[in-house]
Amino acid sequence: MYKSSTRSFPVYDSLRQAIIEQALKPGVKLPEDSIGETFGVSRTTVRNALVRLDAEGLVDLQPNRGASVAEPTIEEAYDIFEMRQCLEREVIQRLCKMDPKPIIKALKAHLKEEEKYLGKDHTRSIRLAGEFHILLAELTGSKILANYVNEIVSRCSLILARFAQVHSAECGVEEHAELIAALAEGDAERASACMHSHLHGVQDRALLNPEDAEPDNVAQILSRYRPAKTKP
Amino acid sequence: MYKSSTRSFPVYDSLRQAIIEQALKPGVKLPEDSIGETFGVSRTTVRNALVRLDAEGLVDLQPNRGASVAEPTIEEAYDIFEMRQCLEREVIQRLCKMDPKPIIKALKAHLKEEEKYLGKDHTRSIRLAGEFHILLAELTGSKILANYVNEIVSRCSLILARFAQVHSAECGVEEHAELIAALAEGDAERASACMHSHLHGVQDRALLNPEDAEPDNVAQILSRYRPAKTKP
DNA sequence: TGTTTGCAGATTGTATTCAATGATTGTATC
DNA sequence: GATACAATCATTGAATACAATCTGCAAACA
Repeated sequence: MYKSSTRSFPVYDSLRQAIIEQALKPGVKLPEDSIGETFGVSRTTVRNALVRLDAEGLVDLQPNRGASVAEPTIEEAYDIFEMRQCLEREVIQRLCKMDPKPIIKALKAHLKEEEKYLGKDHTRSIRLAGEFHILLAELTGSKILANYVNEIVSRCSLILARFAQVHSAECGVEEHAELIAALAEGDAERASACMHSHLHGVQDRALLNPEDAEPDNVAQILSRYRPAKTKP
Repeated sequence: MYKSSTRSFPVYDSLRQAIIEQALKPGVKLPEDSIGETFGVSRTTVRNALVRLDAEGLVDLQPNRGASVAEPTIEEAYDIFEMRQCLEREVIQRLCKMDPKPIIKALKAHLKEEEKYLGKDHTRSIRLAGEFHILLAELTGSKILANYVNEIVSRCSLILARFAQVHSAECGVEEHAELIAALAEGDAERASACMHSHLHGVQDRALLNPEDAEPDNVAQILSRYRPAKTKP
């Protein structure tokens, strides 16, 4: 959908990567000027990339206030995770109706990569874990489903960045292995259950503490430290 | 997601509407210059709108070749309809778990509108039929689900524009009424089945004749009008 | 003391400009 | 008559320039 031959694509791609890898945290301002300088392009080009990221929900573009990394609320977070369950359920159901051989082969190859960097290159591990889900979606052969999954996995990364305190609240590699096993046996029931509990686990680790839901609301945070009122 | 206070929003909205209502047919070129003149804005502004439409899949933006109304292939059409089934199934399932009262009320009000313009204002009828599905999705309370349904309904309009020859291959109002009835009774099974066959019907009417799959190929069209060769 | 108003400075919105690319047409050659 | 090449034209890509808006701070005021 987005052709890479333009000058704005590298900007888009880098920003996207940085947001997903949580180098750019939610709420961080993204001024057109400084980004343009970094990449050696004009504001026009940067803006193009920002518009696309806004459309994908990774960036919040407010009129006359510029762009910043999106800050999903806790409600949006639940909404997105629920949608993700729906999409990935569909992925599993479709895969179970297909020839498992090439699917298993591709998945095992990916799993090997995941294991290779496990505990070594943390950033890469996170990325590979996300890409496992994208690969699953791509293997269905449905472009649009793969697109949606890609988008929603990115947004889940953003949610993790916002709400998860343990930085390793990511996908477990063993859970991926289990899922592959279920798919290999053609056990649709188990595969579905596997995926469901896997995603539920990720969500739980991410959204465990609702009291920390609005870390950016200064007033709310300070209210906990406020001394008792002098006059009622 | 897209703030309406900018100058590019009206351009985006008009183009979108025109594409959905099939005034702008698939494949039609969308030159930045002429569009800008029409709306009294510069190319910069038009481009902004086009980028968004490209991200939504309604417009095809090719580097150095400009924009044109997207021309979904027959494969993409099937892909999109399958995705739509998935999304709207989710909508129904969620609605069945909710309090039916306000839902039924809203749906009936919308149905009344549909009936009001049935057979009178054809363009409006088409739009209302699409908006029925969007309303269903919005009633789930899930922003992201509503977004996806909105997007996919638009793309289905595009598919109809491309492949359906009977211009009235749209949603049937009675089918909407049936669905409401099933929802009112809280009959999840029947509601799901209703929606499924409803969408399947739309798809069938749209994609009935695969031989007409590439109507925009000038050579192919003209070949039918070409006189017999003078010399074999 | 707290609130409001007005003025820089910074940042974005949009238009304009110049460069680059692609499509089309015309011409020459085989 | 067909093909290859060259020139022209139209259109887009990207940068710059100007206008509009917002932010923060400071001074004036209640």
